[in-house]
Amino acid sequence: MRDASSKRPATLKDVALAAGVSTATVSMILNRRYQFKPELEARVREAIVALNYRQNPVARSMATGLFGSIGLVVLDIRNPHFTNIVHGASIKAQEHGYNLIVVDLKEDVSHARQTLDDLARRVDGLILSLRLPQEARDLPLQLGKPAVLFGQTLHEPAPAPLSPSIQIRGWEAAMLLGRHIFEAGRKRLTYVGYSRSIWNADRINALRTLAEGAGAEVREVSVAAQTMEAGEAVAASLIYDAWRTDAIVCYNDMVAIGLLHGLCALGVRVPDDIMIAGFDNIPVSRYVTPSLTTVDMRSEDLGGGSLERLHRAIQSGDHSPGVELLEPRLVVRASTLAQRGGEAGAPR
Amino acid sequence: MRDASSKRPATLKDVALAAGVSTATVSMILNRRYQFKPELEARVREAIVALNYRQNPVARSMATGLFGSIGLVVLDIRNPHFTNIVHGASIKAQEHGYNLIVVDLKEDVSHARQTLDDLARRVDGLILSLRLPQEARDLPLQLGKPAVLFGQTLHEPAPAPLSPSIQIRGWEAAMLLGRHIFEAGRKRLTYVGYSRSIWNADRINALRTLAEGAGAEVREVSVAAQTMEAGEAVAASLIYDAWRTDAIVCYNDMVAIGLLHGLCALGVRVPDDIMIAGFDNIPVSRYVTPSLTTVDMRSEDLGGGSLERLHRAIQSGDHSPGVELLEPRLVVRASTLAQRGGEAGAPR
DNA sequence: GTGAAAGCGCTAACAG
DNA sequence: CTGTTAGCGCTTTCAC
Repeated sequence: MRDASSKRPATLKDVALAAGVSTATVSMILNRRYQFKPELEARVREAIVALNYRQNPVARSMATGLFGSIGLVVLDIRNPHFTNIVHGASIKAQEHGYNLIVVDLKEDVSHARQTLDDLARRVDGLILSLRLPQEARDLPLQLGKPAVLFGQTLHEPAPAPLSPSIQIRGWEAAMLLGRHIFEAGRKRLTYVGYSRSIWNADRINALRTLAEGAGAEVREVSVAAQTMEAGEAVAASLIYDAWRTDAIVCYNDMVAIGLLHGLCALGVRVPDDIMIAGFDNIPVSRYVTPSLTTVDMRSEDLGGGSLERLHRAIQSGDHSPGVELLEPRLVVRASTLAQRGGEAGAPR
Repeated sequence: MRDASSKRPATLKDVALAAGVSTATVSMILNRRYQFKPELEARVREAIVALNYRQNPVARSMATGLFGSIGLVVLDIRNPHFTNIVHGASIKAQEHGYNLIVVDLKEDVSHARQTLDDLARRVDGLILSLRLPQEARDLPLQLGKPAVLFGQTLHEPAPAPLSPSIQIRGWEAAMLLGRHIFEAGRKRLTYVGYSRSIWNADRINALRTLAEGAGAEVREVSVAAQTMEAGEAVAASLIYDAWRTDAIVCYNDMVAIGLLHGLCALGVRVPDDIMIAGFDNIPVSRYVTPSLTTVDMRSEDLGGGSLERLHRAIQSGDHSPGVELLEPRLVVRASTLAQRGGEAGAPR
């Protein structure tokens, strides 16, 4: 089957042999430790090329304890928010010469511990979502690996994470959205939340706080998944009831887009009858019709920032669990742009 | 800096020492080679727990040459098509106990070779896009690693890839779409292609072939990137000219969604004035307004199938470069339904 | 400057 | 069944 003699990748020893030097010399030349006799170095490099030698990264890691790669664990790669985080991190990883290893949990946190356990021993550091269970979040520390967490800040004083983190103020994000909607004169806001998220309470509290000042009301509805399907599925129930909502804020843009589609199919005019908004500012949110108002949760910066922070931790050993804050940005689009005092309420 | 005594992870030797046996015994117990004296095994397992020992995967790989993980290289993780491929592969990877390592090239193929070189030596096999340059595609073979390629079939007889592949008939996909559109009576079809893709020619040829039979015309336009932005940007130029197109097929759903948005903003009625369709059937294509007709390119099956095929290659050593074909599926939605609204065709 | 040799942590013959 | 031992490929003191 396989021609062993020609297929077996050349090793350091092969190179050393071919060049008539010791393996140590070759290794040092490769790692540029000293200045070598030009003649010698040339001979070695020649052998390297001739044998098509490349370093075996596993053996190297084994000897040095370093890997040149960092691990990024996301909850669901299909969520564009996470996809953008990956992208942001990937760019910075390339800049700093790391190999980014992405692992997708597929929203199933039950195997997180084992996954992390294994991953942690193949990388120089980890980037994790704050939404992971505590035990998973702390695992890298136990293994002595630096980690950086990313995600939303809880407004309520929460136990500070043990690792450095890049956070974005979830409360502020909800405030931006709520303020915008109540200023537009809407009085009956529905929040479509995702019950499994720890940030739900924060959001709803922010909206309620604002509603009080605006003489408006807020109700909460839950979807079982943060998907477009789930958003669409809940559409009918939001308008065929007596509550007569005139504005809806969704857990994220995916839910909002699904809901938007569902409402339009039911003949609801957005934003005139009902305003809709989401969170994350995923790329497609601009391209649905009407385009979706949202809060930019800085996905790419979250990923890029995490990588940068981790890089510093690895380089300088600075593992202080400081929090770096990113500001959410309101992105107003057509789905919440209606005439003030326009007739509110669902048709039919 | 680091407290070595408490931080250093326990090794096999530590466990063996604590249990009063040899490292070989512990290793074999861990890998379930034989049946051991229950008493002995219990003692060893106790020590493992007591010391919180876990295997070092790097050392293990070093000794065995196995990694328990497979590498998946995608061109652009932000493209939902690829995201779904990752997802499909990730599910199967979990099923078979592999660790999926995802690497995003960010559409920059120039560093592909180096990336692959490194990745190939850390995994048991690779899954690669057919769109990678030849030299990158063949690299795993040179390193003696099994690989599986995924992507579209070229209609023109092309050099068969050296590795097994899961392909989907691009020509057929275009035929499905073209037939549907010409049967609806459209005569002036614009194909918005992505020039950097090797599949462009195939698509346009398929459409032209059909057009002949239908007494219709086809023109080709190119966008520089396969993004929604690019699709939107080209909108005006497609209608403010004398060609009076009445149907547009885009390189993929992202371009189509951007274009759709752009056209709607310009007051074009879709599908009545112009029909629009894309390729891929990305999740959001169902949720734009009007929902988008597309061809399902079986992203998830592409990823899942590749993983399965690779698994077989690893297990049974069957590296025969066979081609496994997937059938594209036409998904008709509102954007090409001139007569009546609603959705025909089976999404997923 | 350069080479010899001792590991890194684990597995896999081979003995016993 | 269980222990001894020789590596896997590379890095890194430590002498020469």
